[in-house]
Amino acid sequence: MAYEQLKLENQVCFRLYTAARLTMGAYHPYLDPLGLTYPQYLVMLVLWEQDKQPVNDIAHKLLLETNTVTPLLQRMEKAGWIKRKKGKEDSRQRIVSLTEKGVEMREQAKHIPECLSADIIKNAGSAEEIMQMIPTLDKLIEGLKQTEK
Amino acid sequence: MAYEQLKLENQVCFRLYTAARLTMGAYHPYLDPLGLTYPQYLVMLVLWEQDKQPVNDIAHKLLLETNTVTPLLQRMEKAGWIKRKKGKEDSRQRIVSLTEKGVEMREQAKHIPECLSADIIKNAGSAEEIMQMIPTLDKLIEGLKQTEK
DNA sequence: TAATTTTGCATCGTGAACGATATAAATTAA
DNA sequence: TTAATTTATATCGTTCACGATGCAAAATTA
Repeated sequence: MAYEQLKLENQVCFRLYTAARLTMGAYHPYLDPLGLTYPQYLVMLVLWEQDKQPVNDIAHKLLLETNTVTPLLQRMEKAGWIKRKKGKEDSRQRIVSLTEKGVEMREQAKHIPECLSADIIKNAGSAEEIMQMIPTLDKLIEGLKQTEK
Repeated sequence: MAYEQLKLENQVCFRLYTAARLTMGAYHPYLDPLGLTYPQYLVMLVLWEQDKQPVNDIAHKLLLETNTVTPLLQRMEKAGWIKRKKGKEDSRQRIVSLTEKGVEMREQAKHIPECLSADIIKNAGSAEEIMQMIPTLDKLIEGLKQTEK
């Protein structure tokens, strides 16, 4: 194999890495007014879908380690959007729940998915092309997720 | 619009974010023995393709800010893979060049692209599907890159 | 030429990510 | 029941990623 393959442009991973960074950047105009970061927004999505979950469930849904999620939740608690209470059945668990403020934020964040979709489609050309990536990304994620374990 | 759209699963961005993280993780078995992180490996690729470049050129090729790249380069210099010297024509510039050690590493890293490609294809099912994402990712990156400016 | 603006890079602060390690509670095995 | 193991979460250290700011050199303008 020649050194050709080493060329940056040939790499899929660099594109994923870059696309992910830039896409997260595209959330800024919508998340900054709410004071949320993108990972924090993901946590809010998880909690808006189902309130009162242990740290582990949140981490699992986001495919993140608890040592990433714990400090994230600590900052979010400090911001007043969530609370963390010891589990009753299993006292090792910390049950994360939305505060009043966290529940209300849902209304303000309601429009974000359409905004983002519009921005991405505008930038990438067509919605179909973007949609076509989803099953491939899912397979990739599923495969790599297993590999980690 | 219903709250449905807020659901995590509907989001492309989450998949990009996750796929990028996991793909970077897939580099670990190959980069750890060399002592490189993935962003550092990207810098090496840039320098292996063309030695002696100012910080700005490297940052530009990686679509990163200089305030990300500068500390990255400082750590790489400390590790002994690169040197940073003041530019002769423009003394504001810092010309980054490979050390002997950095040049030699190229040989050890030679096989990484094929290994990664194999891993990704194994995980995602088919190479074609992965390849099909590239032009879409490129359009997305190009579009979002403009938006930032 | 002197003053202003721009450019290239560095520094600082904050928030992820994550490997390694710690700790207490729960579970299982002896 | 006691001991060993597993589980849920937290803490620590390192490395990105990036907004904000600083600074000196270069380019531009007056």
